Amino acid sequence: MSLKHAILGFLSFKSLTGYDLKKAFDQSVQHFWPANQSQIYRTLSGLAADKMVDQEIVEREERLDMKRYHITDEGRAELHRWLSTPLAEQSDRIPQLIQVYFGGLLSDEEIMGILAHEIRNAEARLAIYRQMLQEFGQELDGHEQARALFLSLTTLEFGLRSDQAALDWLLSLDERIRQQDYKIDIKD
Amino acid sequence: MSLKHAILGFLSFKSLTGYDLKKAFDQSVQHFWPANQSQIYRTLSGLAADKMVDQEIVEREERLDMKRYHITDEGRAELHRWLSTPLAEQSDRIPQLIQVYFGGLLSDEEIMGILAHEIRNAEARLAIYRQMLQEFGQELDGHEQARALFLSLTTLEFGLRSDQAALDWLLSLDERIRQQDYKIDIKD
DNA sequence: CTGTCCATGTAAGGCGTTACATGATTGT
DNA sequence: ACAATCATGTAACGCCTTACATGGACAG
Repeated sequence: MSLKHAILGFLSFKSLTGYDLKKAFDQSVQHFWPANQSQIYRTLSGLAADKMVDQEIVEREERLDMKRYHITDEGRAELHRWLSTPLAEQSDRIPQLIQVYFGGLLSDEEIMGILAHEIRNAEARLAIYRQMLQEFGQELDGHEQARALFLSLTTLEFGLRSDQAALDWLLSLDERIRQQDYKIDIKD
Repeated sequence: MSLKHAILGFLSFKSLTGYDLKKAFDQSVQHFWPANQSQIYRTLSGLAADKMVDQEIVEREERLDMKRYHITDEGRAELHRWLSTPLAEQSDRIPQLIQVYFGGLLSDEEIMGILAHEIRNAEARLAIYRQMLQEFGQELDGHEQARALFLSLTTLEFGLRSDQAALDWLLSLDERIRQQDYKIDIKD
């Protein structure tokens, strides 16, 4: 379970509230690890029960109490252990490929409608990755934590490359359907 | 929920038992939609309750009864509806990217250990896809259902392309860490 | 005689989503 | 006046995984 570890990761930089964590996720790893609010709060309770984090209750006159979470030594140790341990292979479920797999049941127009939708989505994601890299990539030069920042940013490169690969496939598939040219490309 | 629809997809070709379905998954869509046994049986019960499939009880002297499932007209209609409807975007969770994102907390050796593991996995998957395409790709020529077969096989191309993109990224990342060359490539 | 294949399920638990609930402060 | 932001949670439901349970047939 990586949500736990992603939370520990953020808390290793800085102590945060559940609300802050939600923002941190949305602004950074959301494209490969979306986290919703209720899940974050539940996981934080679990981490506190496991002594991976400490809860600091911040009282604020007038407003409701706030809980700030701090990573413990045990939490840091667990984070490091997890980060440095190779993960078991997990295949993601890609429902779009089920649609293509059984595409024999659809007309050309229907399949191409599906493909057009996926093409638009892939292009939109590519635009977002490009924009984010443009935005944050400049901070790299002469940054005192260049290595750490680089490693965070390179996850966007992964997004770029894999969505580009998906887009290439979609376009090539669309073209072959259009041409009724049912051949497989194996490029080594 | 696509498991339901993948099951309907297989049943649209041929009536099968739960056991047969498990084998069908393992031999075809397993790389982008793994399904385990208990899940298949439960989903089949649900589909039967929804009148998407009919249960035929096959009695066999000596051996236990067998249940063979047949898709209904309603099931076919639902399958067609789902196959032809664009899906909402869903971002997959990629725990490996969390490891890289927080890689600043690891040593070069530790990160490269993780990368080496992922490189081996990607290469193994590529080999499997190549072998499957070699094996089944030849059936395409002059096949009476060339279009349907092509659409099924092209999902392997997707696997090939996306794992190749992942592998390229892993190798490039490994090289940049080795060189301590923390720069981002944007290739448009 | 041991293991693998055929064949069907139940139980329990984890992870994730959506909806619901509350309430003050800040910006338009 | 109304919406968005700050801030924290609960409840219910769905999907998936793992482990458990049963039992005959067949191959080495």
